[in-house]
Order: sequence, then C-alpha cells, then structure tokens
Amino acid sequence: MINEFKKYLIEKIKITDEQFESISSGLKVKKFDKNQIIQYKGDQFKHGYFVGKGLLRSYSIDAKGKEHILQFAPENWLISDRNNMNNEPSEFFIDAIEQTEAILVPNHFMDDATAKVPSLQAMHNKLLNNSIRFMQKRINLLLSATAEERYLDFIKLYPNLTLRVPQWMIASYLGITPESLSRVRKELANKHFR
Amino acid sequence: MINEFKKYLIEKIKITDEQFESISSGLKVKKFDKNQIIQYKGDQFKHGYFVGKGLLRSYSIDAKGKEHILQFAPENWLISDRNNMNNEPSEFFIDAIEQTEAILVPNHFMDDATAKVPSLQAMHNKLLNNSIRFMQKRINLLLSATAEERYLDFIKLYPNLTLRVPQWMIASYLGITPESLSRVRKELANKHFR
DNA sequence: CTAATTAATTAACATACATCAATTTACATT
DNA sequence: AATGTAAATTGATGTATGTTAATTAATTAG
Repeated sequence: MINEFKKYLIEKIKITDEQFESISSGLKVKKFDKNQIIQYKGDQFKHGYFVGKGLLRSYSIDAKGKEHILQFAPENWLISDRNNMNNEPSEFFIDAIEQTEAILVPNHFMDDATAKVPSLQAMHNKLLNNSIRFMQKRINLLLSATAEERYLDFIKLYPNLTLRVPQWMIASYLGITPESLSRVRKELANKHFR
Repeated sequence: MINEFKKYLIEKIKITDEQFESISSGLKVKKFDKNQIIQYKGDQFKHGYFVGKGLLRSYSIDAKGKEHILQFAPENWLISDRNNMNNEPSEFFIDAIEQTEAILVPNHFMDDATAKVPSLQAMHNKLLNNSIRFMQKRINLLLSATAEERYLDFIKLYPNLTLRVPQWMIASYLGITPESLSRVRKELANKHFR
C-alpha cells in the first residue's frame, strides 16, 4: 500500500525511490468501514488520506440536511482537507463509501518533501495547478451546462465511478436530485434507442 | 506599479525586498482599454497579469453565445491562465472591464522565485491552497445555495465589486440571468423594507 | 447637451428541475 | 432463501429561474 503511494508520487511529482524512502518512514495505514465517517465538519486533523483500496468522499450538509458531494477519492487519490492544511477547521465531511484502506498523509508531507528536495517543487506546483484547472472546469460546467450535459461529462470523466457509486451520490455531485438524475438517464436511454 | 506587485508578494509569499529585486527585472507593464479582449479561448501565452489599476475578468462563452464569468481580477490580483501555465491552450477569455494597467507576469515567475528562494515555497503552496479552498466554497455554493443566497454571499465577499461591476456580470458570475438577479434584488429590497 | 447605446427593470409566460408520494427494484443481513 | 432496508423509478404537482419582449433608466459618444 505504501508502494502505491510511492508510485503516485513518482508519477505526479517525479520523486525518486531514494527520495521517497527518506521521507516515507512513519507513514501509517488505517482501515475504515463502509459508511464510517472519517472527518466531521469542524474537525481539525493534521493529515489527509491517500486511498490505497476503497473509496472516500468529501461532502457538505446544508441547512435542510441535504448532502452535497465535493469530491470522490477512489484508489490512488490523495484527499486533503484544504482548511485543515491551513490550520483551520474543516468545512466538509469525509466518509467511506466502501471499506477503505488509506495512508494517513501528514498535512505538511508535501511541504516537507519539496523543502527536502527542491527539485520536486515544480512538479508539485503543477499538481496543484491541475487541481485548480479541474475545479475551474467544474465551476464552468455548473454555470453553463444542463443536468444532462453535466451527467454526460461525469460518466466520461469517471467511467468507473459511474458504476461503483450509487446514483443518488452522483446526483449529489452534479447538484441535482436523484429523481432528476433518474429522469435524465431515462431520456438518454430513449435518445440512444431511437 | 511594480511596487504594488512587490507588496503583493511580500504579503502573499513573504518575499523580501532583496529577493524581489533579484527576480523582478524584466517585468513589463501593459495598458488595456476598456472592453479590450486580452486573451481568447485557445490562445497560449507565456504570462499572466498582475492588475495594478483597473479590472479584468476571465470568462467562457457557451454554445448559445452566453458568457459565464469565472473570475474578477481587480487591483492587486494576479490572474493566470491555468491551462497556459501547463502549456496548453486557454479554455477562457480575459478582457478588461475598465481601463487597466497590468504587469505581465511570466507563467514561470512563481516557479522561478521559489526555485531561487526555496523558503518561499511553503507560502506559495499556501497561496495555491487558498485558491483551491476558495473554489471549493464556490462549488459548494453552486451545488447547495439559491440564487439569492449566492448573491448575498457575493456582496459580502466583494462589496467593492458589487458597486463597480455591471449587474449582468454579477449575474453571469452567479450563474443566473440578469433578469433573475434584478428580481432577487427586488425581493431583498422588499424584505428589508418590511 | 443630445442622441444613441447599453443596462436594468418589469411583466407574461415557459421550462428545467425540485418536491412529495407511491411503487418497484436492488441490496444487505440474518 | 427470506425479510428488511435502501435505492431507483415513476407520476403528479410545485417552484425557482429562464425566456421573450416591452419600458425605463443609466452611460457613452458625438
């Protein structure tokens, strides 16, 4: 499992084996049951999670008790609370959609890594940059696209998650109700049948 | 104007005067007319803009020709195209809402700065992190809040822009039509009158 | 200062999506 | 396999926001 994390860092920030060994001691793995809530809004932890096996999600709960999914984190995703990273309480919940094993990654792991090995900085910046790009695209879709268009984008972007995640969660990620998503799917099925 | 950029970097990444001097030579200032389009979708530039005076915006145009505003950039904002930073063509347009003077900031300015002065890296990461936090909040609002709630959030977050920017642009940022925003405002006025 | 644009408001009507409620289907637990 | 629970579907209806179009107000340009 630690090895998966190494692969992740090799791919994302081009870390070397030796560099990884020098910073990875002390990483702990933790298991979570399905439906276990890992982090509540308001919590302040000093680590994020690298998912080795399973599936996590982060989400908010609005005044009416409705959940809104910010992010899915399947295998080989690093999910960090951006508020915790800034030493502020979390705005979001995190829970396990499936039974999950994850590495607890200290919030300053990346800072430490790039401090220790400055050559990693450029790639790490690129990683953050991609994260911003991704979110810009999502904002743009929320501003401009219909429910159907957003769903089509989702299944293209996350073909695996589409099968793995309950529909009501996909709806929640898209910003529509499960009923609406069901209708969107029916519409799409009809279109492709004709 | 260069001095404003120095102040920005002192505040945001805690650069020192000497450090700034060592990397700021060669920065160019450019003026833009009101309504001038600075960057088209598909363009690939090697610089972003630090706004010293005036106001820029980035936006997309959808299939129906409707604009959707991703970001406003008033004085002391650094607006960089995240696709260009990754050597890919831009997904968005940038234009000047007001007559603007901006510093052309090379895409790799920050990378260079942190490479030259590794101690800046932590703060730079924090800056990017804040950018992500901000976008997470916006996504969450788009998923969960009504037009009225989003507008109230906007005027609280950007009291100056609320006065400076035409309403139809605020509507475009919020993801609603100008007509709807007008009605939202009327509603709010009524509520506070009663 | 006036004319010409552009923005904002308002009203009537349309529509995408939400809500509520009832079934049906799938999934878990024993 | 049987039973209970949660998810998905479907239908009827509601509502927030969109669309179109007309009017008024505000800006901009000559």
